[in-house]
Amino acid sequence: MGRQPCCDKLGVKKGPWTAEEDKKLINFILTNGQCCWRAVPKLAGLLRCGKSCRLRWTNYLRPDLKRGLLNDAEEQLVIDLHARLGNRWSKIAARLPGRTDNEIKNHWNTHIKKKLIKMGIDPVTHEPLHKQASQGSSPPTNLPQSEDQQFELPESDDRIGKEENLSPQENCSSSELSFVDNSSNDDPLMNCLLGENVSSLIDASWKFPSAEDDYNNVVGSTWEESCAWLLDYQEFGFEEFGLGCMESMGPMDWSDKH
DNA sequence: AAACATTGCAACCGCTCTAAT
DNA sequence: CATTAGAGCGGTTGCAATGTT
Repeated sequence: MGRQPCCDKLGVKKGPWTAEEDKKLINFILTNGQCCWRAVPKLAGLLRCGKSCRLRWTNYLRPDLKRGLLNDAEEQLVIDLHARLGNRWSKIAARLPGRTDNEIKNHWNTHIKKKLIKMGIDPVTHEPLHKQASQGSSPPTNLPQSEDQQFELPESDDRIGKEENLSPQENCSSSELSFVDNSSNDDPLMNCLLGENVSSLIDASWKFPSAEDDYNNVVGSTWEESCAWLLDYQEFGFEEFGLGCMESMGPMDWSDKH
């Protein structure tokens, strides 16, 4: 078909974002909301590709982002979700409030992967490495026992989209909740992890809120916790971003945060 | 202290998906 | 139904920070 590039490559800036660019983007999004990303750079006065703007916003500037390393409960959740969903980082991220797919993906590749290998577990298949070696070349495709089978949902890929329409309880009723109860018996990874007395963490992380609730109730228990990002801006220089306009966003008294 | 190796993360690239026409 | 364009996703890369020799 020959698609147009997402942006005119000429004159488009690449590489790390400057504070000034961040400020422009934040101001624009907070004033106008997220609209057509292609138009954002032009309207916001940025020499960036719209795609780059979207990425910067969703991965770094979004107000609801949590910052810092994943805690144990979050990490545990990522491991189990990965065992069930594979490298569907956005789906995994959807279960972790304030975390981005990119962040989780990075954390997986840099921390969790190594940890699992160290524990003798294949991070791809979540099977014991020695078992795989003895079995010869069991391809990664046998992974999550084909997650379709695991979820036992009728339509293979439609599920992915529909999944989010379910309340977390509904969504994980057959697989995730049972995981807490008994499935760990069969899962070498979970056996290994549970052996390290992480059940309390699991309990915390697997109490999914209802669809009406925000996931903030699970990991970031308070609104303020989930908005720890704001504190980061304080370090960065709150005024730098001209965030006064955010006072109009919600019930929070932004000036108090300053 | 310098050189080199490793790590971790932000950002980019290219592809797929989806909605609009 | 075919085509197009925009958005989103996952894999990969580049590079600064950190550790090691």
